[in-house]
Amino acid sequence: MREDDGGNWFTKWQVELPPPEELTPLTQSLITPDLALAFDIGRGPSSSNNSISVVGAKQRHLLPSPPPLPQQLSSSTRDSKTGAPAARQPGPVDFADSGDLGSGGGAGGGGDEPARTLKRPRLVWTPQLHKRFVDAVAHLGIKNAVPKTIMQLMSVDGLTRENVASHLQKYRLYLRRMQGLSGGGGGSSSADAATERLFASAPVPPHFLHPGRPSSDHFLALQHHQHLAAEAAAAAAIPQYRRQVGHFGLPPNGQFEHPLLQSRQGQIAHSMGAAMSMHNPIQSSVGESDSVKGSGGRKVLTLFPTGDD
DNA sequence: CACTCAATAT
DNA sequence: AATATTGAGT
Repeated sequence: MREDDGGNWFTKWQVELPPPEELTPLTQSLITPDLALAFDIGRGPSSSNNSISVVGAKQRHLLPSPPPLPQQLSSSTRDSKTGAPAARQPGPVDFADSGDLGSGGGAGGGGDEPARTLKRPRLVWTPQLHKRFVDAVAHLGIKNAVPKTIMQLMSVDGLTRENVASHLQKYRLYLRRMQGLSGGGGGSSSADAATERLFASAPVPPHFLHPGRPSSDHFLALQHHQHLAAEAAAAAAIPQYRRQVGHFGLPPNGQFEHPLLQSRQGQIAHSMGAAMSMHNPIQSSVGESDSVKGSGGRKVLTLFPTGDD
């Protein structure tokens, strides 16, 4: 029952990789909590001066109507389905500056080095990001697709090897499940149901599912992705990429983007219906399945949607 | 050291 | 729930 109607998502898959010109905006820097705090997020008036306004940044996209930041402040605890998250644009920025971070107390303390020993926020794997991941893996080949390489290929600033490793592990599990699965059964193990959703949002190259099966017709895509490969080569060869700017060290150019902070809620809306087919994707207000349970101060970091989707 | 995997923690 | 972290084995 699921395979049949799944044809849809495949169509979307055609998008492939973004042209080099567009795939740069992916870069996203990490904002260390200190940094964020130091800026002005909810801070004094004059603050910010020499830096970026976290919310002021703009994407070089061609969005007809780049939302100026529909700040959707979640009122702390209770908040039922506010306006449907219908707007799934690359801009649901939402800061949850809980500003704790007592450490450092700002610069005064003598400027200790917060960058080290600070925990980075959890990375949010958006479908876009995941797609880059899959593309990278696809182009590297299953055998060469190891965390480090994948990470380099993706050239996403702020991505760490462990981020990738962790994701890769899950992704492999997902692939294995898919293989063993063939038609039967069903049962959706609730355990990995969630996993499925995320991974379902990206196309799984057929080859992944059949380790040994060259003969099969080559399906679309997965061929002219040299772009990525080229970039990959470049990235790998030219270590001039400044990644891991997770430290407070501002890049010489002072050009860091603002990471989208997601406070916890407003998760990415998946429009694909591969899993769960039950209601029309037509802007149905999502609702439900959003029981927000006490996690208030969880800060997360989301990477930029590349805009290609 | 880097990779994979399972288990566990947050 | 979704990631991160750890530990053992290679």
